Amino acid sequence: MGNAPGSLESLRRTNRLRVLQTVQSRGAASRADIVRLTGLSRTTVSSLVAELVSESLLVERPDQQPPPASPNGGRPATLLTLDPGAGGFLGMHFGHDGLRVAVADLSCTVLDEEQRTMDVEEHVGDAFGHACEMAARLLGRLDLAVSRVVGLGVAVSAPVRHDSGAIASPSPLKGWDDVNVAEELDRRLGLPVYVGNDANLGAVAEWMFGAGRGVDDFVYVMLSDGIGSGIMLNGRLHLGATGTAGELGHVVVSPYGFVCRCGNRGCLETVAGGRALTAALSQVTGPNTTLDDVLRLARAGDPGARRAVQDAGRAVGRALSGLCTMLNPRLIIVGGRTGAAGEPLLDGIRASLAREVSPPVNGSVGIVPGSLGERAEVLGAIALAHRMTPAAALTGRAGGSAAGTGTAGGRVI
Amino acid sequence: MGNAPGSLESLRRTNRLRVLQTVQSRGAASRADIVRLTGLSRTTVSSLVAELVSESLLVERPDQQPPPASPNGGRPATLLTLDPGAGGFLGMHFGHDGLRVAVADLSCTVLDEEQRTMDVEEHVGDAFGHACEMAARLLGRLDLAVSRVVGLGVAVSAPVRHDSGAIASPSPLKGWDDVNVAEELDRRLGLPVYVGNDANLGAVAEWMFGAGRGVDDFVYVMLSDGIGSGIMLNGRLHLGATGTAGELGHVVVSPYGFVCRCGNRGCLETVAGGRALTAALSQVTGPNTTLDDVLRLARAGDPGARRAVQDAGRAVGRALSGLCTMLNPRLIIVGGRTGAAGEPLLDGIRASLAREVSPPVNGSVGIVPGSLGERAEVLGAIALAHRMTPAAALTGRAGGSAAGTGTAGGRVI
DNA sequence: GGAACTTACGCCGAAGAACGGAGAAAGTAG
DNA sequence: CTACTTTCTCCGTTCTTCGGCGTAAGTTCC
Repeated sequence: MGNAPGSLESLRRTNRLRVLQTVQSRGAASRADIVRLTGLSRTTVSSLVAELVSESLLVERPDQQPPPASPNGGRPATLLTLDPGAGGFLGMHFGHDGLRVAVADLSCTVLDEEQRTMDVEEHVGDAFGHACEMAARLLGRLDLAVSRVVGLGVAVSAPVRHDSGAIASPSPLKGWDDVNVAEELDRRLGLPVYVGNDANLGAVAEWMFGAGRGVDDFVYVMLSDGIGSGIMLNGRLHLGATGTAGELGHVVVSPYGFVCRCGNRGCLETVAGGRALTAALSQVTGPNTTLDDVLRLARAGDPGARRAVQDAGRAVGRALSGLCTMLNPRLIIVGGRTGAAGEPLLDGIRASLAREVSPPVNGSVGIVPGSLGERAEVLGAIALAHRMTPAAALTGRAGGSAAGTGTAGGRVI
Repeated sequence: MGNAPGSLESLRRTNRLRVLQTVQSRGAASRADIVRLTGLSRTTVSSLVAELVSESLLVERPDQQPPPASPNGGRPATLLTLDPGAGGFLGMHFGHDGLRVAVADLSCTVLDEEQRTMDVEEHVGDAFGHACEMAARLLGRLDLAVSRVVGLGVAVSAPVRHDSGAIASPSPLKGWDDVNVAEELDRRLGLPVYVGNDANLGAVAEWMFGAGRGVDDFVYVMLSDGIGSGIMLNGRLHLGATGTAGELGHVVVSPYGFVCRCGNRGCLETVAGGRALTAALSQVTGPNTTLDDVLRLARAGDPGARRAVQDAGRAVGRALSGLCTMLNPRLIIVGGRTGAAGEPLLDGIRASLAREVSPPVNGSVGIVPGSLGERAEVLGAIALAHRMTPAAALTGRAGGSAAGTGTAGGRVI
């Protein structure tokens, strides 16, 4: 068979893929654009495009906007785009207090999304049911058959085991211990499913769509009730030996502090997690204060709330300082609900880093807020499906994504 | 030109390289072996091998050992090896108290090496001069012309700037601030020079030849007078945004401890560096104790020395704990002179990690001593030259590695 | 409105690369 | 000496990319 890398057929497959990726990354491109971007010859591109069009992976868009209308005349290019009917990606996010579903086309442009608040922890089965309903509704609105969806990405607010794809136990999502999300959703939808941790996928999302575009080494910090992070190195997500890298919430910052649910003492989460923030303010605001209350107060300028947020930032900075010294990242992106608190938080982080990281390294790392807000995780789930899919499903098209796909579809990023 | 990836010529170049790498990794291989290992067809391999032999990159070794002598007869294979005369790599290491030079053939087998103790810091120029002399002597013994050396790797016990390749300033090597090692050695030898930090190259060496073989995510910790580390992630060395990643010695472990030369306070180096170890024992052993004295005592079983070493290990473990939680590496390799202290040191590290890293993550990381000892850095330098070279020098052979090579040869790994 | 120009695109034959079949080479087993 | 096995090379076929040339479809200038 000609599957071996190094064969002629594999060369053509590679070039097909490069054409597809070029179109995908630009949204729309003419054959001439593709020539310029790939370095392939006009005639090769022409032939590859013809093939792809005949397989209805690409479509011509004669109507489309005039591409800047070439400087001094010439025949206008006919733009090509991915065939919207050729398929799409689904993304889901299961968080502590709700779920979110989104649909994107093959070029990862989000077409529609839905959000729903519910108690995800109590009723695992219901959560899956609702997510599937929402997905079906979205696909219906877009007139896209389920069988055309080439992949489903799922973000879960819990560590995902590298080997099995199951949720680690004990999990921060109560009731989700050892649940195999990939198998479950594959069974219900018959799609290849890819599961990832929410902080990791937030990092991927910021890298593809947000504040991390064009940056290949950064750390995405997700501050909400829990604290997690995603580490992007050399343009790849770093998962670690067992797939649980990035557990920023369990970096020790206070060796004789509170005992943490992980069994250690003084983890960052006990100092800067949601519970710590509300506890810090509880003498002022009462025992039933929620994290969102604290954040609302801080945004409104309440000095106590701002102080609490800033102190949390300081602790986060201490937890990050060793990592910055060791990894020397270009950027730290701060997201999550607490992350939206903005300047007081970022100032706290910057202050700690300035104290504990050597000046040249500290000077080379930027601290910025994430730009995707609460949507980061779903978008990351879609990006995950996108990154796991292309080679197999867009080029080979061997069998059917229709029947079964086996259970083995599930893999972490 | 046919340089573009995706062209036919590039395909052939790729396949040539695969053939070369196959021979290289096995030391010797027949054409039939190459067929089995690469998946290319017999006839393609035959043609590629003929080409490579005619360029005297490969040689036939009809004499060579009988390859297990095929199970039931058949024409015996003629083995191929890299042509020993085709070239080689040079490696150099400039440490605080001496330098080391080694020569390897194209398959990275070390053929010969020399070591010399001297004050590298005082006389920078002399250090270069001696290194070049040693290199010339080694090449002479092996009857290898300088013009056949395809690359020179250099390990320096100081941070190397990512952009310029110059030594960072202030540098732990006195007198080396802003020295551009690559330019200097290129000028003297007319070779492509690649410069790297010693801890980083130690990591590369352990990965290629030592305790890190087959492991793609590990941290190499180098404990000597100074403390550094090299971080191998996904089979690539992680350098960071400005090329100074891995500065383990400047991770803060004691916020109100001694001020460090980097300007911060309580860096690991102030607690576990050579000076800290000797100071800890100075009341017992006198003011002129050296690091090697302490290590000798510890090896001999002196309780005080062992205690000091173990405490240093504890501090190292604290500095590493956050990194382990965040990166979840598979392995930590401990090298350097203090690293040779063995169990008391490793026990200290393990104790701290057990305290500060969550059990599942802690359980998945191994702590082992390096297996290359004082040779790690030179070997890493050779590995660096090897990794930076192949595609250009072994396949293209366009111009001359003879004249000039310009100054642009110098690049970090 | 028409000529000149520019750019985009497709067809054709050429050059190059890998592959499969047939056959020669070089051993072992009986 | 014969049968057998494995290695390796030569030849013709197939596949892919590439450059040249011709055509299509606009803009600019007069």
